[in-house]
Amino acid sequence: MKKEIAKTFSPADMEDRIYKFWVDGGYFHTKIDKNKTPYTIVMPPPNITGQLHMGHALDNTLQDILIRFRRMQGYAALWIPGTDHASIATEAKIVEAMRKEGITKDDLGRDGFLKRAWEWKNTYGNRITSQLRKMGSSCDWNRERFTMDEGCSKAVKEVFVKLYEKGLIYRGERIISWCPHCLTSISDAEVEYEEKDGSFWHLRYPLADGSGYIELATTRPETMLGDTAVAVHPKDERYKDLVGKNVILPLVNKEIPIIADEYVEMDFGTGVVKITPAHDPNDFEVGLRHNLPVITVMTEDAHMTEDCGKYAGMDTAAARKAIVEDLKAGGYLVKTEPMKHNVGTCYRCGSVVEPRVSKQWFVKMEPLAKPAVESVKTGEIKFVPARFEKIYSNWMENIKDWCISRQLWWGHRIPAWYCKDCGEITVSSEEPKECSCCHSKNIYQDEDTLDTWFSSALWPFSTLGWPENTEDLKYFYPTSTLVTAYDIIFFWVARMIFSGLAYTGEAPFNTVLIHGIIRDAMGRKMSKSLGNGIDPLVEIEKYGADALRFTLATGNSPGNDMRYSPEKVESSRNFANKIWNAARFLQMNLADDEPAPHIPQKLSLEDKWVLSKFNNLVKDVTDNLEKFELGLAVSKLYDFIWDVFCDWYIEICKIRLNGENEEKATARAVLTYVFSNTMKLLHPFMPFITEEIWQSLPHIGESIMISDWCKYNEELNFEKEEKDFEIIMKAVKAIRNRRNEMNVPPSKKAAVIIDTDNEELFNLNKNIFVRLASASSVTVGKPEDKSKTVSIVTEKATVYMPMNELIDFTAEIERIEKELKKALEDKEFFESKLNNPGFINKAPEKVVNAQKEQLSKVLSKIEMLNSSIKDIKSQM
RNA sequence: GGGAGCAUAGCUCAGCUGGGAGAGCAUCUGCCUUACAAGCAGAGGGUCACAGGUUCGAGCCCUGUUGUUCCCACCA
Repeated sequence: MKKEIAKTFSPADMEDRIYKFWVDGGYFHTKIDKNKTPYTIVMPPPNITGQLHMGHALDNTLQDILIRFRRMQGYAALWIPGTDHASIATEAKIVEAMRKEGITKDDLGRDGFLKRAWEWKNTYGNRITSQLRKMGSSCDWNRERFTMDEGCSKAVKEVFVKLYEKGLIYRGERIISWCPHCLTSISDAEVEYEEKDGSFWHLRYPLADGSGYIELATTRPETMLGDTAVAVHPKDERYKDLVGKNVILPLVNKEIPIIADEYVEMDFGTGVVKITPAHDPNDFEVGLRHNLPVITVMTEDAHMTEDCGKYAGMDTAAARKAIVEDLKAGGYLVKTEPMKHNVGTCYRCGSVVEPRVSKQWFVKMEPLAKPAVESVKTGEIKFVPARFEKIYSNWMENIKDWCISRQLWWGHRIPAWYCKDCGEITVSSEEPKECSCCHSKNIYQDEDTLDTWFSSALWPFSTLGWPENTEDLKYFYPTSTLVTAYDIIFFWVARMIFSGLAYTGEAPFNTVLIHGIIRDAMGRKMSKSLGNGIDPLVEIEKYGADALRFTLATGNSPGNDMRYSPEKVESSRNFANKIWNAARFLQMNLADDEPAPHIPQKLSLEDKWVLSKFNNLVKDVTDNLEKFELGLAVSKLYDFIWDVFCDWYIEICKIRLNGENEEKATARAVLTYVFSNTMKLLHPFMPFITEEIWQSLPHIGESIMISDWCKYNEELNFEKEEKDFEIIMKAVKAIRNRRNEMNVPPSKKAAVIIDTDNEELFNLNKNIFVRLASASSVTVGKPEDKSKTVSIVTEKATVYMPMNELIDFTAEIERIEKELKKALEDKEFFESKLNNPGFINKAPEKVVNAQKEQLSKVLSKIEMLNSSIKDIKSQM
């Protein structure tokens, strides 16, 4: 076992090796085991366009922590990895790459383009999964999936056909959001609103009968070419008489009607709205109610159509400018006001979205949304933190039909065929030979593909083999925990929930763990355009995957954003180094034939103390992990390892490690037991270093990752010893403190005389003062001569240190009086509390007793302080 | 317009069911004490945004105010 290991921790030397060891051992592969309870996580599939960013790093760290924890706890813990074809994002990237080569989609044709897209997938799809391995992700690579693989495609078709047959998928001409850059429809969820500075143009439209004009205001004058009405509120007295009359549409010179519709706000603008059904969702609705014609005046790439006369071919900005000028010239422009308004943009490319009327496929949401709302309301699905349930429900309750068709080639092609003869639609999961209606062979498939989220919505069950009722599906479904960021709740989580309920009859998971996003050190969102993104792989190279994971898991509570700064990773790296060196210390001190971790018979006070502390740690960390309080769990581990184990326990063990054989063996055994088991508790967070160390210590089993999780052990609950040891600790700290205040260097040892009621305790632990408090000798009892000594008062003891030349009696008295003052204030505090009948009667007994104990400690301290002052004064 | 989060040490943030305020980093002092200077021992530093309320007791619960960030809606 003994081998030379480096003085400082160097993660790069071991991480790949250890990961390979895990993979070769098959530890990530989870089989169905009827004797175990399944615990399943499906990984939110990263896009094949991307590379690992901090968001992925966080998301996957959290998942890996949960999976490793549950695996060690004895669950059949399955983590399914995979990637997403990301139809719109990938297609945009490929088109962009092609553009640089001077090729367009049409040059290649659909088949040629798809061939190229698959090549892309093969090149870049593996990049991100190899990056996930660098993070230490313990997912079951044997089950890796892709949203466009055979199984997922089958699931997609199955769902589409089923929903179509139920009437929940329909095709219709509706106004949808259109991205003029990506040249496709997008769903409501994919539109992001940005507040932009704009103008509010007040226009006058002349009445057709020549009796005057009506004034209205618009933010988009260029759409006026498509106006088919002007609307006022039915109750608006100002315009009551005008309803039913016609106005002449300026520049176009066409008569359009004045209609009354409640959609109009009387108080806004002039109370008159121009109606452009083809290019505004609200106007479209008004148009439907009033049977208005729909005139499209803009092309798919946001230029004016050929029917637009002199404006034909202009882009929207140019058309706006020209039209405003012409309106002005014609005397139709009354005034222009500056105005801020929200503009919809494409979440992928940022282009301004154009509402547009076109024929698309939709999912009818109302019947699907209902059970999805219910499942969260009844607690079948829980969000952590719970506040996201409200956000989710709110969205789900107000959901509109989902536009699922995309005018893209990369994606799941819509399984619908049109008949050229009878016009009927045939929807089928297999390619049909003929029209289902007239049996004509003259049919062709819909050109469009499905929204990429349509296939992601099926991910929790399509990855387990659905629609087949596979053994995996029966065993691992519904999954347990879904881990994702809050910005993806609508896109993905919500859609998985209604999909799971609708197709499998069960909620796809029981808990949704929501985390925040990672910001830079200044609190800004990491983004490509700002160039402030931090590459996790660079950080891993610098500090190690464990340090990165630790950073991401620390100092953060669920649902909240977190700032990423170099200082944090450095501190995590330092922690890893600390652990590394503790391990080195053990290695140097353990016997060559050190037995496997066990609890020895004859335990010393500090052994019982550390075991008791460790035992509580087991309980706390387990509880925290079960409640998804990962940040709390990890900080408790940090404190235990650094403070309890390294700074106190190891230091004290050094006494016995230099001593006789029997006590040496005990110290070694406890060191081994506690440290090895602590590595287990830390393993989910820092898998690499804990594996390396666990292997280097005496151990049973192949790998820490498949070892058993620690359990709370009632026999290790040494409450009294914990308290006793803390009395010693307090005395040590008080001496150190005093020495520091007096600028006594550690090299200058001093005799220590301890006056205490608890002589036995201090007698048994004299050595600790030699080791940790620079004591040259330790005497328990009353000092014979108190002159020229410093007295240090703790709750249970007064410590005297002869410090001849260093003592300034006046300063000593001042210091002690200051302490006394504080103690008297404390006495006051506890007494007033305990004299309060309300407190005595209503507070829990436990709390009252604790206060009583505190008071008695303070009282004895006051007594000792007073006697110290008396002693000093007697010497002056 | 509706909703949510956040406001705690100089900075970044924890604080579990209410029981005398915590960590990391930074600052200051002293230490190369043979696991670790990526370290050790100490110190200083807080009206827990503000104002009310509930309670024996409030950083935590309730109401309101202010500041800040975000989400949803989309009055052209």
